[in-house]
Amino acid sequence: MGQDSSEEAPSRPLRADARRNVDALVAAAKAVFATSGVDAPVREIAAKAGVGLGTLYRHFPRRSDLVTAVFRHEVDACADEAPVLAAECEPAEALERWLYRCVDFVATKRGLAAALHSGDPAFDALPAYFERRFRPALAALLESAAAAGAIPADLDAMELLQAVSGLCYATDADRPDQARRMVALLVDGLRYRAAERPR
Amino acid sequence: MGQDSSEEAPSRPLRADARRNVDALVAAAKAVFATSGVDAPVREIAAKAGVGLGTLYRHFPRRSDLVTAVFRHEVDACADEAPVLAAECEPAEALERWLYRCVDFVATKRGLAAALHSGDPAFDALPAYFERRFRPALAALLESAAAAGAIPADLDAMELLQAVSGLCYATDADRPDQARRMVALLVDGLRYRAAERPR
DNA sequence: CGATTATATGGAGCGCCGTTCCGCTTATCA
DNA sequence: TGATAAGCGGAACGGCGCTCCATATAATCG
Repeated sequence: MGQDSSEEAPSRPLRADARRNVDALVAAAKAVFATSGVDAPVREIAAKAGVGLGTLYRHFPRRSDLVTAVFRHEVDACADEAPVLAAECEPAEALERWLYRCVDFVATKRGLAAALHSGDPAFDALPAYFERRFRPALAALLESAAAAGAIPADLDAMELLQAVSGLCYATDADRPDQARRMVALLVDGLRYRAAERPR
Repeated sequence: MGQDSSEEAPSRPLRADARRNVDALVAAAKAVFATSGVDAPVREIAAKAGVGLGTLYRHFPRRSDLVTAVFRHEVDACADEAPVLAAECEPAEALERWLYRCVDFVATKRGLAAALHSGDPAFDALPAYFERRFRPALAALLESAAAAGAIPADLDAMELLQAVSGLCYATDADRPDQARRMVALLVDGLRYRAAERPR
């Protein structure tokens, strides 16, 4: 699917060195965010990328733009796995496994969920992108599982998605299985309802 | 249960002016947090209380101590409702209703959950206090419900608590019923398991 | 009621943060 | 190759949490 950078207008091509620096910055940011969290100092990222602060701010006028850039890559990677799982598993199984995949996604990117809900208007575009990629992915999985009678059909995809995100966010970083257990509990809740109120 | 203030050691009584300043600081912090959120500058609180920074830091060595002080009584109020509900409802019903009560609590104090899980070691004292008050409250409810066979017995209270907190946190502020629906789903997950694997 | 002393105070100052600004460098192209 | 626009680095700025200590004052005692 479209991995265009989606923020560079086609106005003019970047100069070669600029292009190189942008890539280095995104790579450095991804690494630093993974190590030190999204609150890591901007200077650290610039240093790791081997560029000056001016360069960083030329390409990412705000700190949050860097976060957004990294976030989009990860979102794409995760969303694209949904159809893969759907093709190789039973519907309910695919649903559960993709949710686990989301757990890993959020867990390793701790603080991203925090940014999403920080109320900071700088991140306003982020939930929209998240929703645009994830909602269809999950909706397809839910539909299949509902058609198979494994879960009820009245569940809103975004609602479940936000729940999973919250579950991961609230979970201890040093107990990675905890979030999975809670998600499993959520899915069992769906199964309970499917059994109680079969179509 | 012990509602000692837990930071005034009984070593010596505070001097009169100090006592007055502590009260002024807590009142100012409560007002400022409500207006500008928990991330409001410390200086703003000190100014509103009419004291110097040194005074503020003497009584609340870390910013989070102020946050803790302000929210402490809210936590107590919520925790103290657990035994009340336990006395007037069926075990599973009491559990579910108290979790809803937690939802309301977290929903109104949005920034607090963020602070709790910010990963910032400065807020380490906060989760400790929440755990001290909430874990026993919830553990009692879980035990009763498990004894009645309504839910399985192998659930960790803190784990469930964190899950609920995360659910509330991830939820849209303008859709207050969403978190309740997700908590209900979680509880149904417990019912499912009790039915599948009765003791 | 002073005098004494432990206690409390206030705010300048420190180091770190995100962000801005601008003189210098360099890729690009006729 | 020289002109020019695009890009670059890092000093500097204001704001933050927090520390430090000279000063002020409530409590205590003769």
